[in-house]
Amino acid sequence: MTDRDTRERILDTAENLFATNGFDGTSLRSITGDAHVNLAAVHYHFGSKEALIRAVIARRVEPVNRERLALLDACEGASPDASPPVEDILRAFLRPSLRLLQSPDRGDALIRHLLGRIIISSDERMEALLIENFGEVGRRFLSALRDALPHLGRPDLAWRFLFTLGAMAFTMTDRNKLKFISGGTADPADVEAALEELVAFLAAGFRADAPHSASPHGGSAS
Amino acid sequence: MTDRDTRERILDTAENLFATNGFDGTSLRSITGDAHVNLAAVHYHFGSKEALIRAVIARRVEPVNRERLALLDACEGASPDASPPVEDILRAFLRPSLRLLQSPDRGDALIRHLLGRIIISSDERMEALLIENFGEVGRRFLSALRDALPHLGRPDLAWRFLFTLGAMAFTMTDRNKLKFISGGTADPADVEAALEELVAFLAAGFRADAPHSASPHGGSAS
DNA sequence: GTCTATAACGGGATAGAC
DNA sequence: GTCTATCCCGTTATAGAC
Repeated sequence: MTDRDTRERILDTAENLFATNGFDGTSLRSITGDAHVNLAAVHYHFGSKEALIRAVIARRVEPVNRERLALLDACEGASPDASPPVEDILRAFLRPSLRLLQSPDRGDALIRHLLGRIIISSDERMEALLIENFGEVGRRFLSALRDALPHLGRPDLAWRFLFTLGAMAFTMTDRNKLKFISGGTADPADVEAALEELVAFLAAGFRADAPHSASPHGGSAS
Repeated sequence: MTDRDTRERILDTAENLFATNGFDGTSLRSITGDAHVNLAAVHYHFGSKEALIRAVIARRVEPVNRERLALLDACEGASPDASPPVEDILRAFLRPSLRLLQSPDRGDALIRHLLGRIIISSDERMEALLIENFGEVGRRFLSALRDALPHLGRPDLAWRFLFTLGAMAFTMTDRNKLKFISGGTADPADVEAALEELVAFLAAGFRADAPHSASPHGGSAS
C-alpha cells in the first residue's frame, strides 16, 4: 500500500479530499501533502488541477455506468417480450452508484459522496461534464422507462427523471440530514435500506398519473 | 435604484453572484466591484465573508419559511377535523421556495437558485446552517405528513422527506439538465408546471407502501 | 461611513537542477 | 520522473487618512 504508483496515489488522495471538501475546497497542496508526493508531480502527470478533476471523475464514473448498462441489459433480457417493471429499471440505475465499491479495501462512502457531488453541482463546467458522461446511460434508461410507462409524455418523464436524480444525489451526499430528520431512527449508511426506500418511493411516483397541465387554467388549488 | 443603501447594494449583488457562482466561487472583490462599492465596506458592514453569507441567506430564508408555515396553517384550518391531503401539505412546502419572489422588480430565478444551493450544499457549515434554519419548518411539516400518512413509520417518513428535499433542491438549481433530458419539451422556468409535476410525483411516492425492510432477508430482487 | 493602501497569506503553475 | 525554488496572481482582512 505504501509503494503504489505516484500517479495512482495522487488520484486516490484527490478523490478522498474532493469528496470531503469539494473541488474548490481542495488545494493541490493539500493533495500532494497527504499523498506524500511533490507538488509538481500533479502538473507532470495531469497538467492542471482541472485535468486532475476530470481524471478522478472518469475513473469512477465509467465503471458505474458500465454496471448500470449491464444491469439494465440483464433485466431487459429476463423478459424479452415485455417491458421490465419500473422497480427493476430503477434498481439497475440506482444500485451501482449507491453501493459503489463497497469492497473492503476502499473508503466506502467517500466515492459515493464524490459522485453525488458531481451530479449535484450546479456549476456550468460540472453540468457539462455530467451531461457528457451520462449521455448514453441517460438515453438507455429514459427509453426503458418510456416503454415501461406508456401513460407518460416526454416532458412528464423528463421531470420525473430529474426528480430521481435529485433524490439519488441527495441520498448519496447526505451526512447529517437524515439522522436529524429521523431522530436517529434511520441509518444513512444502510445501502440496501436506502435503495429499497428509493425504489419504492420513486416507482410509485413514476406510476402516478401526469398532472393535468393540458387544461388551460389549472383547476383546483389555491 | 442607483442610490440605495450601501449595505443593501452589497446584499443584492452578493445574492446574485452567490446564486450564479456559488459561495466559494464568489470573491468579495467581485461583489464590491459589481456593486460599485469599496472592498472595505463589506468588512465594515458585515465583518467577514462568512457573516455576509449568513446575512444573505437569512434575508431570504426567513420569509420563505414564514410563508410555508402560513400556508400549512391555512390548509390545516380548512379541514379542522381531518388531516389535509398530502398534496396540499406538499404544495404548502414547495410553492414558497419554487415561485420565490416572482415580483417584477427582482431577478426571478436567481434567489430560487441560491436557496437550492444552500439546501444542496453538503458542506458541513451549510448543513448546520440549514438544520438550524429549517428546524421548526421541518418539525411542523413532518408532523403534518405523519398525520396524513399513518401507514408510514418514522424512518420511512424521514427517507421520503429527504427524497423530497432532494427533488425540490434539484429542481430549484437546475439550469440545463431538464432541457437536455426532455429534448427541449419541458420548460424549467415554468414554475407552476414544476410545482404540479413535483406534487403529483411526490404525493404518489409518499402514499406508496413502505418497503418490506422488516423482513430479515429481503425477498425478491436479484 | 467611506476611501486608499497594504499586509499576510494561499493558491496554481513553471523553470531548471538532478 | 522527481525534486526545489520561485513566480505571479487573487484572496481576505486591516490600518489609517479623509
